[in-house]
Amino acid sequence: MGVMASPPRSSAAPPTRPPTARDRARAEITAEIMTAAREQLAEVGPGSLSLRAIAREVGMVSSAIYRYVPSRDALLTRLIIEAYDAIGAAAEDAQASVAAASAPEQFRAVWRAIRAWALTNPHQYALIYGSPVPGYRAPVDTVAPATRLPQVLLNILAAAGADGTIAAPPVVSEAAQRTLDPMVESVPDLDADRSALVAAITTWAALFGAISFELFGHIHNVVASEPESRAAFFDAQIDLVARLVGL
Amino acid sequence: MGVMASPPRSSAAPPTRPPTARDRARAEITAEIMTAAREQLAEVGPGSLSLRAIAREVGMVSSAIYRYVPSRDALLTRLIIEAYDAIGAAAEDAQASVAAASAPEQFRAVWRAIRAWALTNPHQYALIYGSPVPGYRAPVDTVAPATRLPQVLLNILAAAGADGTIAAPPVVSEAAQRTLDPMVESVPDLDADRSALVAAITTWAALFGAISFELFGHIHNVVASEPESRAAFFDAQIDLVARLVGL
DNA sequence: CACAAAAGTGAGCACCGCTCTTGCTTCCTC
DNA sequence: GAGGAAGCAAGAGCGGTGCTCACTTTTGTG
Repeated sequence: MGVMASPPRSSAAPPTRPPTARDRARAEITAEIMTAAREQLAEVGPGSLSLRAIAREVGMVSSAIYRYVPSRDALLTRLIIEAYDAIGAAAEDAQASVAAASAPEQFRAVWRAIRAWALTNPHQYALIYGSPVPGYRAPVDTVAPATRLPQVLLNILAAAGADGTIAAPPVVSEAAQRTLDPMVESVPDLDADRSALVAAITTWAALFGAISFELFGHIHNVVASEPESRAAFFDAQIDLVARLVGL
Repeated sequence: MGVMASPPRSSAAPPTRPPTARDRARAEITAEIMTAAREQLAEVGPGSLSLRAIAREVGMVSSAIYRYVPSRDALLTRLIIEAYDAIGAAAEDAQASVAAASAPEQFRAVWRAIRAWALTNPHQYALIYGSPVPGYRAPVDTVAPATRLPQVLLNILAAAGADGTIAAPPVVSEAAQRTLDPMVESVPDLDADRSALVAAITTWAALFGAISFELFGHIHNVVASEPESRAAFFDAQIDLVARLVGL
């Protein structure tokens, strides 16, 4: 506890110490817990996720789970990070698979992939884009994974802006442009003009609104419920919203 | 239990029987319960809403609450209906207060009012536009109140379409237009063309996406967090999205 | 006034998150 | 290699939840 009491090697930096058998067991059990947690999340949703049920599933007594997970909220945080990473990866993959296509086509492909991911992982989607769980406050660890998806969209728009694909860049008020100060400061190489950024964020929120409406039942009895209808409707929404950024 | 066993007056239809003292007491206590529920919802959010806590607040033993509310889910349904009505009324009031203004100005006023309501009632907002609560399925009673808000928007757009205010009506694919069959059938006097309807629904989802993003923290560190900045940013989003419907 | 319906009570069930004590095993360090 | 520290599993337990049930009390009415 005293100042300079601890030798350097015992401090926070782990000098590639070989993993012991216990370490491997711990990693394995932790993975088992996370798998069970993912399964339960997929079945019952975030609100009903139960540490006790997870413990039962991995054959543990309920209190033992706390050796691996500090709390239910911490588990949820892990799942949130996983979900952000998964949806971000889905967007990145979609973009990579059409990297040669035009910007509007990339935009469409990426948003279709995002919607597809949301439809196949509704509870994970709700976890990150639904209402925050009761007393939950997003820790810092989630911001980096949460950035992956919007980054893909920004990349597409930036490329389109650079090669002149964007026809009519939108115009927004000076006041609205100034509101992006925190973003422009935190993202180093952000040379897009701010009107385009406001429009980009608007499309981002708009299409997540569309996905949320579909997933949360707000277009029930409004849009035909067959999968093809829903897909066609979302395609139309993509095209409409794409105009906001001039695509 | 036998067929024709019960005399007509005892059947389901209440023939304007004057309310007894007990009826009034029941209505009063029910109102007390709903008030306590609203307060608790505003404080802790839908997920943590507790019947026992509500019972404590109104000075009841926990089991007595079930004489007035059949279950927690039923209470939530009531609160959902109230929330739909409240946000719908906010939209209607805003529209009524600017009924003489132009369609774009009405559009702005209504959406500003919706956002304002959401900011002052975040938990009620999350209740209806966030992720649905765990095992919850929206009963039929909620659809009518849920219609009030979109109806306001449709009215504005229909009026703008009728008097020629809408400059460039958007075009969407035939396939997307056909997806609106259920809506056109269920809403009797809906003479808007379907492209405009698709665009209208898109703006609807888009701006709720914007509000949800703000409320659920997705533009944290992106848009400056001062209330005036957020308002200016939302105004810009309104204007951008309004173009989708040609306003 | 008597009686039935409604309202209120308290115990109890099964579940939850989480804590703490108690043994046991594994690992690290002399 | 021995000893001690650290990690791990187990079980009991606390206070909370939704909800049910048998029971008593209140209350309106024929």
